[in-house]
Amino acid sequence: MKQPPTRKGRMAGPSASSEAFSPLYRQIKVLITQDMQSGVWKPGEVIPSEFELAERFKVSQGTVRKAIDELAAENLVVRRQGKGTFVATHTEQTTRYRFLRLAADDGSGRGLERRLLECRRMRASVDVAHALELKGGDPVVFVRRLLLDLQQPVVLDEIWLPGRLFKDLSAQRLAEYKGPMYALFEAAFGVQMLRAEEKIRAVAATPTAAEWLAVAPGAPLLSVERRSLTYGERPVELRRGLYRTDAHHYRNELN
Amino acid sequence: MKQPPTRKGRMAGPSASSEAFSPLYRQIKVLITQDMQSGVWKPGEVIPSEFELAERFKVSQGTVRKAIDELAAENLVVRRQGKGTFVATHTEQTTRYRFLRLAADDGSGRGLERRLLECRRMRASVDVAHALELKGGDPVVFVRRLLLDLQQPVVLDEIWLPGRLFKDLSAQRLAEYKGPMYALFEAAFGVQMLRAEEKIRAVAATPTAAEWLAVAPGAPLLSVERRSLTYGERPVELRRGLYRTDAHHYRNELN
DNA sequence: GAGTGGTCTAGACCACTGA
DNA sequence: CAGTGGTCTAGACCACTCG
Repeated sequence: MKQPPTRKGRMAGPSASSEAFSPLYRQIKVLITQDMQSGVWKPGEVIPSEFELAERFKVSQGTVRKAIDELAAENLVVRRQGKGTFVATHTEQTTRYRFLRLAADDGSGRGLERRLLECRRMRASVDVAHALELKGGDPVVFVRRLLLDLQQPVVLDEIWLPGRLFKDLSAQRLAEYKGPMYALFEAAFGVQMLRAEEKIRAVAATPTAAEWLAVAPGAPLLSVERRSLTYGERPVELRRGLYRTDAHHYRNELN
Repeated sequence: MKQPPTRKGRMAGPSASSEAFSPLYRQIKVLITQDMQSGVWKPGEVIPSEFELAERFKVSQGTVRKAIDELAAENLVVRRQGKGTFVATHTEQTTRYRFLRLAADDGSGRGLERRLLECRRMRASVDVAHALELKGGDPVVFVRRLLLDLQQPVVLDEIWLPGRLFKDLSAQRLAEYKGPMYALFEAAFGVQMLRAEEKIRAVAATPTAAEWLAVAPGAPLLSVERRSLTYGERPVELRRGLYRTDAHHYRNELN
């Protein structure tokens, strides 16, 4: 408000030195993110109004606004005119299948049925540990499940989660919970999936995969390997999905 | 500047009626887009400065800025501090393979080799016509080509383009041109690919596809069907790619 | 140093929501 | 009606590029 930021800005911490220039609104974005990460405002809750945050941080409303603009662009928050700004959540209808790019070829309805096949604790293999930035042998939770559309199996998912973050996760817990899996993770374990990277390949169905998905062994399947990240780019899920694409497809938008 | 927009704003045309509210910056965004579409500023060229546009449209710089912000977010323009704002192009190094999501598993180099297999004019089949919003039997240009990485075939592309837009496109033209295909389309035909939708499936290699890609018949391949759009959401390309994914993968980011 | 995009402010008013 | 996000302005100054 008084002295504009030079090189580092007036909000520079005690460790200030030769770091890159960071505008005020970006520093404020970090502060807001920290409060979300530490649970001051939980998924689905409102955050303070732009004017209140502006006063708190001693900047103008426009600066706070620009910070929130970026958070909204990254889907960390959702703005609702007249109501407020809310921490993003996987719970709501509109954002439920935010990460699922599968669509029926005929554009037909949603509402996939879930069938839990397996949930157990195990030790991370080398590649799973690597993907989750754990040490080999660290405890992980392993989940296997099936997604069906109109009784037809469509997706076979294998999921690995860091054991330390998902202590009480059990088959019963998963089976009982009605909403999407990520909503449970948010509510019960405080783990928010913010972003993910996927690697997609075509593979031949192994005998066991073929059985679960009701296709012939060797049939082509889409292999979707997802790494989900939370605050600070920390990986918190590895998921390998096998998709039947005879009546569905993976849709993507390029910009 | 004088009277703020109400319902439709002061830039409302003569046809103003019960349309939805459109803020000033969005109306200006449309005006800028129209000038790009009509070729007043061509791909790679600078557009006028924010202050100049502000004066031209009789609004403040901040309003023009917000319009350009959105255009930049949609990759229609690129901002360069100290230099100006440029119409996006597929010509430059950084944006050459903007739509190609293929990556080598070992993260190795770029530089795919292209091999043109076929280029001829034909009549659109029903499904091609539908995808390109043409009538069945309308003229289209058909292109088949191979992409190779380290002498290994990786992608077999089949491409259909509206015949009316690509009158002089020939095998020779394609073979001579060194840069990316989309750069040629921009420069020679004034067709800019702004956005695309892809549908991805796993399929079994047909005998002929298997031959081109040097895999066994029936081997799993990634099928990538792309519809590319230009201004006004007009489809101007249909592309069916078959990707070998034994040493490469399709990468995607979910937000 | 002139010109461009980028940041920041202070204040006004509009559009939308809900009590 | 008050409170929230959304738009718009006018003006100041900073960061970057290039001649």
